[in-house]
Amino acid sequence: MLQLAYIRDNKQATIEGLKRKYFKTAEETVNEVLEIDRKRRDTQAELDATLAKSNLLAKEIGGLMKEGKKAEAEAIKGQTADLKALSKDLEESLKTFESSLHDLLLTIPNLPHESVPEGRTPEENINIFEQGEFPVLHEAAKPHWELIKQYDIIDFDLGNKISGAGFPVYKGKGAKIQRALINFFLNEAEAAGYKEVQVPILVNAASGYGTGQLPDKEGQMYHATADDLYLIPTAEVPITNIYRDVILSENDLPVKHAGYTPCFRREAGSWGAHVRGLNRLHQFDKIEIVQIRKPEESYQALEEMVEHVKGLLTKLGLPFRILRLCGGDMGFTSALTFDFEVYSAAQERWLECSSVSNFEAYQANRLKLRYKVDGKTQLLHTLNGSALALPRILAAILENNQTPEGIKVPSVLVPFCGFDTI
RNA sequence: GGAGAGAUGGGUGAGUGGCUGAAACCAACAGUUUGCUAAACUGUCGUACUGGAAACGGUACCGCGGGUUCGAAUCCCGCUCUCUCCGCCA
Repeated sequence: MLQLAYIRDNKQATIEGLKRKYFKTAEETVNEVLEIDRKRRDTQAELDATLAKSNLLAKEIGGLMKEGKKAEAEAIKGQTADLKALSKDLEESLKTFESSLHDLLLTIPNLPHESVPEGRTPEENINIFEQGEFPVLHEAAKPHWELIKQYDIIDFDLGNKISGAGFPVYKGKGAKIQRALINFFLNEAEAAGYKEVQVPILVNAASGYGTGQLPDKEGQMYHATADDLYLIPTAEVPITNIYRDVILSENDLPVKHAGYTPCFRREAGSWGAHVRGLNRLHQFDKIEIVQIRKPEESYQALEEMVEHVKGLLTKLGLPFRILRLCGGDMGFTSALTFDFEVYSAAQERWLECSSVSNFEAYQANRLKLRYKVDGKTQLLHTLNGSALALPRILAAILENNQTPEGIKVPSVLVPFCGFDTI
């Protein structure tokens, strides 16, 4: 969440930033925040003064009791009742102000970086990079949802039977190529300096709030209500939350982690003809990279992560483009996001396969993730990116690499899966 | 699931009503000494809110929430979590 002090000192910039993110009630909400904050501080000042008086009297009484001056002590006791009543009242209203302030702050998205383009819809994202030729497919080329049946490598009907729509069963070479992709991505991440972690895929509500999925995306996560745990929509949640309530020292930085996890998304209300096959799933596999950086280094780190993802797609030989997301299309918690889209030749469509973001101090503020500089504690910046999400990469490989004789496996994967053709 | 124990600062751990935001030790950081390393010595060493240009103050926090009291880490109640043993189990 945004820092109160920042909003106080930069009211106009905050409002303008929120508008660029198409936050509807920018002006109204910021004013409300400042108003409640004012009341809160006044109340706190009054409460502190009251408590200070009480503390002083209590000390006096203590001293008198020791000296055996009971009568004098009793006399002072009489004065404390009013203070006590007053401080109780003040405390109550302070709590009210604090919680409404907190609730309000939770509803405010992060502010966009200055380089974020103006715009509201995905059409207004800016294409900043494109690489690779569109493959020329043979006459009988098919979209991946037909290829997977032809080669019997992914079975949606079986998944439907076991779980429901959007839970595919990978079989034989389909399963092995998944495993190959996971190993390839993890190895690449390790080579780039990311320490591998294996994390829980069910998380508590505090973790959901820490990275901002809650309360914003409550309905997007599967919720195991019996134990009040959420299935993660991305490894970002458990990996970043490793550092919740942590104060790092300067030599711990930078933190770079990579982790493979399944991801679960309810995708309520987002199904249609364009989300056939692997294009959208309730459960999918993803390798996530996460960085925790000093504020002054975070944009350099973002660049580094973009380069890493570029490298993966290049090695897989897939045509892709990079979009700089506009303010209206960016995520709730992000300050700057680059989306990677891979070209899936039979569908003749770009498919989002990675999203790399800098959250600046937004998540860190919720997480209370800080470090010490010159004796002062300061919020860190968090970043993450998919490197990569599997299903759409697999869709593109299947479609782009299909030939009448079979599907060519990218050569970098062959050592991992042990075959070069499906 | 049954029984028991516990939750204090980065760690270990003392503290059963006021002089305790909290002993001691360890770790960490800075300095002194020193051919190097090590050791020794000295100092610093929680977080948040709030007032202040700053210096420096105020308040809160010893798992969480209530209560008793002039005063609570310390007493009472509720909750959560952790650990140990037994049972079950990948």
